[in-house]
Amino acid sequence: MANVKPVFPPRIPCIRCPLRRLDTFRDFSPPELEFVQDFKVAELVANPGTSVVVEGERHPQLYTLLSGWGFRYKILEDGRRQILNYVLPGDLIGLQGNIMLEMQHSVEALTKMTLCVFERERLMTLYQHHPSLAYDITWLAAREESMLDEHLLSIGRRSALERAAYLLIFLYSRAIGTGSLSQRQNAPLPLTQQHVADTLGLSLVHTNKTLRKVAALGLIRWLDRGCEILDPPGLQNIAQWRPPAESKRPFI
Amino acid sequence: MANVKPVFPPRIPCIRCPLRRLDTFRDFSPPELEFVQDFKVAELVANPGTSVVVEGERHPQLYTLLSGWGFRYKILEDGRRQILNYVLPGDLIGLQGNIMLEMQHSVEALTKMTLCVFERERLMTLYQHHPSLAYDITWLAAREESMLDEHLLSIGRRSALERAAYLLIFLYSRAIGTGSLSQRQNAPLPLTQQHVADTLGLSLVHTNKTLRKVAALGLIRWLDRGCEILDPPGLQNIAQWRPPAESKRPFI
DNA sequence: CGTTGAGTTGAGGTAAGTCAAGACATGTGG
DNA sequence: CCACATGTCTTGACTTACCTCAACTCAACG
Repeated sequence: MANVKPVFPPRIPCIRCPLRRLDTFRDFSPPELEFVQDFKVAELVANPGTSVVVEGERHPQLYTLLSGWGFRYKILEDGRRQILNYVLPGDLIGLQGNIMLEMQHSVEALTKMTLCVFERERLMTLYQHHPSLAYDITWLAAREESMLDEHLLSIGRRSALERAAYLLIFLYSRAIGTGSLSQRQNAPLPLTQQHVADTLGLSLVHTNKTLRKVAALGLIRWLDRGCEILDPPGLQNIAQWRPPAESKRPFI
Repeated sequence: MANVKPVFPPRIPCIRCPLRRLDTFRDFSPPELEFVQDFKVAELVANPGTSVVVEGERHPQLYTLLSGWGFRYKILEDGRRQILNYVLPGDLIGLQGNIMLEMQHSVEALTKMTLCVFERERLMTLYQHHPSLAYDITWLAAREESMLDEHLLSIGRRSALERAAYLLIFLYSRAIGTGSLSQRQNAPLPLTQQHVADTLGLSLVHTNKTLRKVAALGLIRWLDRGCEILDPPGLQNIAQWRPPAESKRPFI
């Protein structure tokens, strides 16, 4: 983990947390904010391609992604890889490590990521003194479960074209919600076709052919290491999927 | 829901809850037990084939499965069905309904099920006064997530034979842990091949041919509406999967 | 100016889907 | 009791979606 650099003390105080400025996220009450500020022990920067969490290892820490993109994945003994979900700002990383002894999946940075670091030991204190934050953690876990349900439906029952459309519109709508694309107009999703293949459960070659079909329909444009979304409603129609109507969501 | 019958008042007091007798589950402290007893407002019996929870509907209640088997699933507009996971005793049902406005999946009874019914409104009270139970709910959500991760890996990257082996040994080990098979020696998993197909993301015909291969290897025997597990280690080897080493787990 | 990683394309193979028909058990109404 | 319908499992024949192998382009980088 040569490219994972912890930063002490945290540079961004929670009161000036960039996520708090987005409509997507709910506000903390003053005591909650105070607690979270104290709960946060450091910041971490991970460069693209580096692992923040490794399957089979113990993890004494919990993270919230502040900025950047990452993904969770598992691999079989012979190397086959399945990407389980993507991690975007506001997402909690490593909760499973508190429940199981060892992490059951890995997390890798797709772009440069900034993370808030929390100590696992103090999680119980959070549950004891801030029930609303405890409920938020459950909320986040249930939301992750809901996304995984949708992915399962997708891999299990959608065709390659539908799967690709679903993944792209799914990522696009999450990116919009977390301000992860807004820098410039039509900024691309930061993926390679290998990532798409490993998410959809397809081979790289067939993924390429499928993405070219989606592009031929005028719905996307594939760039060097990314995907520009041209027609969100078109993708929704092919995928038979609408983004969930989320009101303000919590984060820690 | 003609076959879903609520029972008031609950017939089984929590202190004599059959799940508490199993090694798999942790004990409640006396105050926890008292709270849960009060939290439980009714019991529900659902016959095979009936729905306890329906995608798209609002759900003011939360359930814990006391006995029997069920499954969670989603369907696409054109009817394609994906089974997401199975529900076994001790599992919480309907948590997502508390987070999202509407349920994002349905739950159907595979065998006759008995459920404990809790009121959603009082969930906040639980979080406020019983942090340990709140943590348990998070624990259950994270465990569900972990199972879904494994299913995704399976559907995305395992071959049909490996997938079938994985599903069967997965269900078998869960069933053993919850005492859902122990009545008689080698009791079968209560599934049809259609359920297996909809879980694995395969067609019914191909599922049948795959299951016959697994049976030809001497690992299972397929009965009328169920699957008898003959060689758990053999299934584990094909699936490249070991059941997680769980110590005592919580339930509500 | 080779090397590397990402994307592209074609040819041929195989796993899985679809269609169709039949066996068998169970249940039901006449 | 029979006649008939229904659900589950089974099998064969054919089609197709996806996979593997292999080669090539192109840009970025030292």
